[in-house]
Amino acid sequence: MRKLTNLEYLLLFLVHARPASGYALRKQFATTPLGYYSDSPGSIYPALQRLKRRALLRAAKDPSPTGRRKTLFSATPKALAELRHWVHGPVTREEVRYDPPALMLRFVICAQLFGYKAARKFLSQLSSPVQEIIKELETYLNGPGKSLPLSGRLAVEQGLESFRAFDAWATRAGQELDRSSS
Amino acid sequence: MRKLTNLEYLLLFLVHARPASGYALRKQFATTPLGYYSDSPGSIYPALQRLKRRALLRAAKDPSPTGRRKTLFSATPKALAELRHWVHGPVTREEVRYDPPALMLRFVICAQLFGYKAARKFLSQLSSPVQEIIKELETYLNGPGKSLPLSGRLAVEQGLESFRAFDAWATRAGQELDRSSS
DNA sequence: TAGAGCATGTAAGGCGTTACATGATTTC
DNA sequence: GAAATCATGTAACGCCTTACATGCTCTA
Repeated sequence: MRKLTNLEYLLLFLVHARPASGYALRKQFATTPLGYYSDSPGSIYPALQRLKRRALLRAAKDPSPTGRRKTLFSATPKALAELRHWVHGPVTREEVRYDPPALMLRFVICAQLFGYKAARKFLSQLSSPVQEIIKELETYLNGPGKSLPLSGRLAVEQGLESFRAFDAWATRAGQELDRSSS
Repeated sequence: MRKLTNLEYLLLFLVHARPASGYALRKQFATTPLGYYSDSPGSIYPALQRLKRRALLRAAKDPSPTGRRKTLFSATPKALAELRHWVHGPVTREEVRYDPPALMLRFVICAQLFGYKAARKFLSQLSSPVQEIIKELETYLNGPGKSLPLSGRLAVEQGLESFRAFDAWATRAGQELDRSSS
């Protein structure tokens, strides 16, 4: 069974939180930073169909007051299981390096579905791979990267700084979670 | 004519700087942060073929001392024109939002091929779209985002802080370019 | 002579992007 | 009556990912 995409996990989460139609989900994407994860109907409608085929979502004709046809999607128990499994998986260096948006999704879903302690644990899991990446880039800059032209060095430093910022955010986020739960 | 991918631009640049075989390029990806842009032979070899079909690269059998077969790629004049056109294009909010790696590539290529002044100009072009995104996220947080749960707010703030860090980097990079050219 | 590294590919499958297509229903 | 918006899709295309396949050449 193939892994789900970020968009699919997000849809699962949104629909689990509140059953919705494809159109309503699209609007949510269009009016919030969630839009980062999707742009077009060409990605979201097929994604919903795939989730339905997997029995993670159920589709129901909406008996809405107005005569408009609408398909309401709701989450099956399998959906919650899938989300739980996803957010509880380990945080790898690869994911931190190549897919930070997935981390943000996992963090939010973790916090919303499983509460403060789970979210706190998730954040603490980030630290080690982030540090690894930072060390890896620093080592490169102090070694073979010595011969880089200025622009190349600056580009690598941009990466470095973005991970440092991420680390600082994770620390602060942990503190805010602690504060808010006391 | 379709736009090229980040990987294709990068290959164009590397080969322009120094003719190389696919294998040599792969090794470069494997041993430097350039690896971010490519992982597998399954992406780089086909990319080289596509560039050859477009007459941006030329392939030559290498008469190397050792008997090993090797295909040396070198850049055609069209390649340099393509790179010039790419790096001189405008920096859009969309690109900043969804494809920072493309910005880094453009910056390095710009600096290497067209020098200090071009790179300086490129950096100054970044400021406005970055500020727009920052304002957009701040506005969201101070408006509809008020009702977000803590984890959601923190996630949006992560995005915000990453763009602030990017902005700070751009400023510093500009200063370092100035210093180094005096 | 066995294995590691050199060197180049192909094949299947899948998702996202872009564009197109359709029709119903409010609203002006 | 026209236009905006509600609402849901399909089709082509292309790239990436993963896995597989092939053979040569140094080195131990």
